[in-house]
Amino acid sequence: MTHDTTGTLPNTKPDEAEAHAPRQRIRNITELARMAGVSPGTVSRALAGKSLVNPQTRERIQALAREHGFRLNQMASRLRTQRTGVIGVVFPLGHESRQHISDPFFMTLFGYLADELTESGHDIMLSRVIPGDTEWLDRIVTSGMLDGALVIGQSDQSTVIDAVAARYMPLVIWGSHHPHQVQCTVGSDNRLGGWLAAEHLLAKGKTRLAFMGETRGPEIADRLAGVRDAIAGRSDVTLREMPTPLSSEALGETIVAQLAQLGDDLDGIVAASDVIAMMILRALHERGARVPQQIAVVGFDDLPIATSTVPQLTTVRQDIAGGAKAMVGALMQRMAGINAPATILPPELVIRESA
Amino acid sequence: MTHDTTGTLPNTKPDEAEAHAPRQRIRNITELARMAGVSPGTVSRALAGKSLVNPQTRERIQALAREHGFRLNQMASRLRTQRTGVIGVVFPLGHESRQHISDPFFMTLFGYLADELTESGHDIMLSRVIPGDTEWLDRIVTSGMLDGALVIGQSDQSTVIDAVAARYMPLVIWGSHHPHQVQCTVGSDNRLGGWLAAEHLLAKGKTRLAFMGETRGPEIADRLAGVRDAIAGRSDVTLREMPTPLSSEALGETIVAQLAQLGDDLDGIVAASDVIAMMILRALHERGARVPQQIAVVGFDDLPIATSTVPQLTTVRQDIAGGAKAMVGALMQRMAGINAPATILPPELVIRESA
DNA sequence: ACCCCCATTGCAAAGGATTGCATTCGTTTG
DNA sequence: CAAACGAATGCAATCCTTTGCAATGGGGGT
Repeated sequence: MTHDTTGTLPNTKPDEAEAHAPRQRIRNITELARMAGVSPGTVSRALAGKSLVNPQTRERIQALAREHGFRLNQMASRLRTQRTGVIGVVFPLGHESRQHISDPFFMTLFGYLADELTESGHDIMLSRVIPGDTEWLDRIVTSGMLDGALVIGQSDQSTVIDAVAARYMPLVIWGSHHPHQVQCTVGSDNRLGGWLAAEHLLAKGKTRLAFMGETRGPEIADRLAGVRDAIAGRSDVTLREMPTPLSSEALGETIVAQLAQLGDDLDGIVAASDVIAMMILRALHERGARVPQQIAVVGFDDLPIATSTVPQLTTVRQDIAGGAKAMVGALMQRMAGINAPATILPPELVIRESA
Repeated sequence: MTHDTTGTLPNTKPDEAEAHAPRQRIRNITELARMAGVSPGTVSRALAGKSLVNPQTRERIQALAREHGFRLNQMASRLRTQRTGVIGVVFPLGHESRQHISDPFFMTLFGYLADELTESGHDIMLSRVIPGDTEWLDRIVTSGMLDGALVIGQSDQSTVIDAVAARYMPLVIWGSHHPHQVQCTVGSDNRLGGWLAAEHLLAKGKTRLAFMGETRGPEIADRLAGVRDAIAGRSDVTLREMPTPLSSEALGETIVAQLAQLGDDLDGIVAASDVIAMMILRALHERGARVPQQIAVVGFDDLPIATSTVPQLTTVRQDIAGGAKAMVGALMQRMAGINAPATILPPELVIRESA
């Protein structure tokens, strides 16, 4: 520890020799080897902490490296070993190409994934997704930069993902699982989740329902399917499907407009996400509608904000932390060559105040 | 396009030659060179689109590469050229080591940064921050994996950051700028922001104020200082400082407890962030306090959720998109060896309903 | 006293792309 | 017709680390 920027050491004042040597930066293992009077190979082994080197030599080399602030060149090391310790994390932005990564649910999932990956000693790389490029995923997995990849959300790219998954093992997707699907997915049982939400509204005596959300991706489509399941055979129940844009800017206005148009012709809404639900609550508040008496609202996700809304949000909980753990677990297996199966997480209805 | 996973091509049925060649995957430039009947050097130049190669040869090689799905090995390429095209993005988690990356403000900023970096053709790497490691930043910038780094928030690590910034140019920090600081920062004028918030409350006739937030990091401390500036000389005004935890789990309870303890001894609150403000609104709603008549609340950040609260949040807006642009701009300059200066963004009071 | 073995270290070949310099060949100019 | 030039390509060194195999030397066993 003789960085000149850190605190001074009390034991020795820097004489010429000591002050001179550390100033010259060591560029590579060969230079360090020359200084230590050994071969580069030995240095490599010493820094890797291998048992083949004499403990004393190892200690001496490590001390020297520390002293000079030397770090291995990761590029070279990774080129040689053919493993990078880097996991790619990708947000496919199929429809809505130029939108930036902002979805709170995906961001939360991403946070947990980052935790898990860091915990297991991996670095994380967000790769460039070129809008309109059909080879986006192929480009990422064949870049040679990654040991594996996680895809956050299927968007409308499930076919593309399947094509890549067919020949690239270490790939795990957050999203819906369907038969004949090649990709290894981890995700909630969205259909069951939609069913839970609708069933709850029906149990509360609501009959004029709406589903708000963008259903082009399989996940949201499944939630809608679950809602339909619940009302199947109930001829007294109506369901309106109200598509919403994905970008958060346009979302608020659209919701206000939709609710204005439908007047008070609804008594229950299933929102495709908590963010949408929150905006619905806000719009209903402006219209003077009482929640849940007049209109009940059920969200989806159970993000932290769900407890901070007024009224607090009744919502379908997705186990995000568990999902992240499952994704990373499956990925590790697949990196080891084991064909890990899909995981389907059970959703859970969390009843608060809004329905 | 002769991947066997994609749709079949109508024009030719695969004969032996065609079906055989693409099956064997090309591993490196040398193999491709042999197939094309040229030297590896020429292939390299052709794939790089250099003008030194004959346009016909180039086209032929590129076609061959496309056909076989060949991609350059990034590792090797980067080792040779000594540039990676990768920018590190780091969240220092000084206090609160094991917390995961979840702060909505930082996440939003991160989203914008990801946009800007992607736009300029860079990849993004989240590096492992080992809790309790004083060399976290040093380790990251000397890994040889990065062309530059962005640090999101100073936490309590400003000294550490300065030490690294002293000898590593391509480094830009989101946070507060202070005199004698080596690091290049981009951030809001937090002190002015705090002043704006407090001034607004004073203008509304509020005199019993509180500031809620964790003030160990310089950013929040500056906001508090701004609040103090505003009430300086007003002997009729009281200010209580109420520290909060950073983790969102404990945050809600703490706020409820704090407000319970202080009873109704307050008429105005400056929150250190919108998230805190939102929880305050929720807690006040539970206590039956009318906002803003009885207690006014001002947030900080102006996140998208600020418009979705009930009542909508009056808050100090930070120009996150502009900040991201400034950070990336400064970083590009610094990567080119230009000593770009700090940027201080003006905050703006957005008056809505809560104060 | 001799041989063998083990612990340690050195040697040199990968790993794959890039690039300055040399070479080739066809064309133009004197 | 020879010399010179230019475009296009080949050659080989380089980026830095890792690792299988060979070599060294000292110690223990018979």
